[in-house]
Amino acid sequence: MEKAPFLTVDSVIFSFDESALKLLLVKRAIDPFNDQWSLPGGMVAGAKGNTLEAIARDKLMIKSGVDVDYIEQVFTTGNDQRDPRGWSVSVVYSALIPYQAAHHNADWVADAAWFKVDELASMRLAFDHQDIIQVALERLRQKSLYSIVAGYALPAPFTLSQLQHIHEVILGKPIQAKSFRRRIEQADLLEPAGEIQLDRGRPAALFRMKPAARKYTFVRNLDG
Amino acid sequence: MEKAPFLTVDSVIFSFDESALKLLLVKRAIDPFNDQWSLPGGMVAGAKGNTLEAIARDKLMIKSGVDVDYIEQVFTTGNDQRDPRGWSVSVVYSALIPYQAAHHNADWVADAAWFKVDELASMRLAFDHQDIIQVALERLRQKSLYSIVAGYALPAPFTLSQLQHIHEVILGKPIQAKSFRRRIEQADLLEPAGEIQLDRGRPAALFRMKPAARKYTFVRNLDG
DNA sequence: GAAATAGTGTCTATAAGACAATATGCG
DNA sequence: CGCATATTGTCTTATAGACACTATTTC
Repeated sequence: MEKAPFLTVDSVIFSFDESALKLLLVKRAIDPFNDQWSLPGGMVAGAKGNTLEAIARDKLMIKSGVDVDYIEQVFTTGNDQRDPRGWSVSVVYSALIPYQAAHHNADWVADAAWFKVDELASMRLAFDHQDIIQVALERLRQKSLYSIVAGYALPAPFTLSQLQHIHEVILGKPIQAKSFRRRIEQADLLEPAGEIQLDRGRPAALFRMKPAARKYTFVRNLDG
Repeated sequence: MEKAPFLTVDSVIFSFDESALKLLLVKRAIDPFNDQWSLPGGMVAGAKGNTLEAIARDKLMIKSGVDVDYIEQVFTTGNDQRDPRGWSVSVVYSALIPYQAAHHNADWVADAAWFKVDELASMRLAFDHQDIIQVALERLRQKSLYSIVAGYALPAPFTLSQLQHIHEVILGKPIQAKSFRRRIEQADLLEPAGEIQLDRGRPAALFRMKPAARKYTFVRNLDG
């Protein structure tokens, strides 16, 4: 490679709605891949922020109207194939946000939309964004086996059933309620936040994430 | 930030020698940080290779005379503080190599040297390389709780005692031999490679890593 | 009371920790 | 034999899975 490669920051933003894991995409308005769906992000050159993460957050705010609480670096992809213009590098972040906090803003921004992760697999996306998403998804699945960060995709406060449900959707398989609750209680990861009466059934206790939950990892995985 | 930031690839190369975890540094010959020890790596612009990892490998070969078997991306750091010249981004890789395979070449390259990880903590290194090393170290420690990739830092074939020993050094605490052997056998991660009689004691069975060991993770951690 | 959802009791299964015991070589 | 190192037997402990059971609400 001769001169400096393009450097971008792209984000895979997950949320949870209607029992489905969804992901925010924006429609490109310039070449290459004009008019195709892509991950929100963009060039680092000219961006606002003192760190890569700050730039990622700023781009999300500007281009998707989304203010993110949980964000995490996933990996960096870079080669001479992923952009038709030549060498290109993308630092990929993954974020989790409550759907309610975001879908209005997403509508508000032109050409941003949420897609179910399942539907998405068959779409043709810009650049190697399809591959990037698969990596981010796999990372999220792994994490859901030994942490409860998925809870950051729920509007707080939430019930344990809701928290379990998002884990089941991410993992694509049922979880034993007893195991799930037991380990969360032992690790003391949630803060009580009252109680709620849903349409039917017994009222459920409400919780919010304790700060410790952001980093906590169980020593033993759920069945993968 | 205005124009494109500097983009570099830097590698934290671990090895194991004299019961110590060591790490390869090179002495810089240009400003900034001229004459200070730094991680092997360098600018992506002008480098040889079709992917970031290929570039990392190539730089290791050229600048440190080291051909790496196990290499893994750790993270990417980027901000406007880490380089006095301005915005700068570094994609960090971590590699594990047998000391014997490397130290001759390292000697052979001017101003490359191995440092014990402990000694290193008090050294002043170029850029934010000290911080980068701490992140890579922490990642290696975590991995050593649920995988045996540390074995890639040993010359094959090796004994189980040697493999256990490097884990103990990395983790900074003893491991139960029984637990260690049990889980490795169950996961079928090693291939028998004969037997060896050391100076004293019972002869030990020799093994090499099976390809599966590269990616395998145990469902349960050793005590952290 | 029946249905629906939340939450618990408790037994089993799995894998790690502790540590004593055995195995195999050398001088 | 006695020392050194390797390897195993086996009991205990910790935590997840299974699944039945209880609890609380609405109709």
